[in-house]
Amino acid sequence: MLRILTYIYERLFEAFGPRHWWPGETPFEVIIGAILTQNTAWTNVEKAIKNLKSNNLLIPERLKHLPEDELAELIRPAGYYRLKANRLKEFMEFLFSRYDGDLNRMFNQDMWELRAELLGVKGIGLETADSILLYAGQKPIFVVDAYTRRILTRHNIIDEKASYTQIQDLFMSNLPQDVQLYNEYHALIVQLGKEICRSKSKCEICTLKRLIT
DNA sequence: GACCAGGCACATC
DNA sequence: GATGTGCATGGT
Repeated sequence: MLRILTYIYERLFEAFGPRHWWPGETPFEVIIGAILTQNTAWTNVEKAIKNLKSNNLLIPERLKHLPEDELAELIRPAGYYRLKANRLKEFMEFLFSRYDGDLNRMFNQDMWELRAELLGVKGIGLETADSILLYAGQKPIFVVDAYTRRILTRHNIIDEKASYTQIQDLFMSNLPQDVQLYNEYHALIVQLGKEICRSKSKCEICTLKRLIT
């Protein structure tokens, strides 16, 4: 399994090069983006982030004091805007009540402890929690997403009904626990998914399949 | 106009 | 534990 995971990584890296993820200037911006991009195209999230940034709201203390309905209007382009405004507020509530609004303090927490805490916040599930840990906190945890599952199942590397945790464990127990590697690997998978695996029919002849067969 | 996008919570069986 | 549904905008 190590061999195939390594092989896929190398082929993807050759094909796409370093991705320089996550697209966000600060850890706080990365967290906001992680919540906004849930089941949503990144191009839509960019518009929402831009709105927040132009209002100087990508600062914990500022966002905390913004009314939820005003926040909802600003993030409208990202879709599910009322739901996501609430989720962002839920996170802010957690950040300030648990860590006094200090992201450095939050990320100073043990990775698995923090992961459990994040999963306790309404609106933060497995992928969002792991994205926050890896891309905002530089913690060595592997992020599994729809593309990861789709690509691995279509190429018969995992079973259809493999759980998030099983897939994550597949990567983490077979690869070194390395932040840069996990960062790059997930980003490369998303790139492959975006460019090639949009439809099932296309994926059957997609680049990855040609590369690994 | 249908279909999809870097999920998640909640209801129901 | 598995399966179904609501949430919503913008691009193809």
